Amino acid sequence: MNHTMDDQNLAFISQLYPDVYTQILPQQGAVKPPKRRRKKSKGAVATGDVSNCFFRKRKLTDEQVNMLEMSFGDEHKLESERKDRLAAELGLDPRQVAVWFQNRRARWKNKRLEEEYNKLKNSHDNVLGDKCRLESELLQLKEQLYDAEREIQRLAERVERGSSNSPISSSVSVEANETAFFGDYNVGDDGDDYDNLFYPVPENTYMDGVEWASLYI
DNA sequence: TTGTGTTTTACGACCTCC
DNA sequence: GGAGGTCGTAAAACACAA
Repeated sequence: MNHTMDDQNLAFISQLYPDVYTQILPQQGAVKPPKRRRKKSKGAVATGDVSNCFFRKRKLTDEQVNMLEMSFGDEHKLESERKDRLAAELGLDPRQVAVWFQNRRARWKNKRLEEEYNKLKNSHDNVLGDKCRLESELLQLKEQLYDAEREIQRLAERVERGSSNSPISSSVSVEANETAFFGDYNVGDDGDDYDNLFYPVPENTYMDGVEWASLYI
């Protein structure tokens, strides 16, 4: 077999053109080699093993990367015609161009996912902020409601005290004793009991609740 | 200098489409 | 069935703090 000889020649070539021959790969159209297991060749470079050194990975040059980036910017997919053209222009193996595009697509996808994640996180944070604000608003409103109820209760008690000295309002005092809150009055379905809820007000005299209450505070 | 984390290059396995 | 895609990962290259 002249395999070793070929390897040595290829290694020599790869050393002569390090920017071009980063790795010896099967050329397109050549007989497809059997699937290789992953090479565990960490020591190849360090040991200076000539038969392995041309397998070492080389970074693409800036120019190559720029060209590939431009091409990727135009179109993320790589048809075989474009792949061959790029490979020829850049002095790379078509397989390298294909691999570069695969990796570039993966990076692009990761970046896109990261951006989407950040967007979702921001909107989640905003919703949390809104929730927090609404909860504190609710708390304030509950406090206001509580104060209002206390105030109403206090007024009711004052009314009650006032009415106990007033003979004309005995019916109201009875109702007030049954409930602590105006809104809780039980009135008959026909509304007849409303007659007993209010102090007598002169005919044709308009008076709202506040005015009415102020008379007795 | 060296240990360690990140990025880049390359590959195998598997999947889809024509 | 082959070409080309994704996904997961190995390993080289690189960056950088200690």
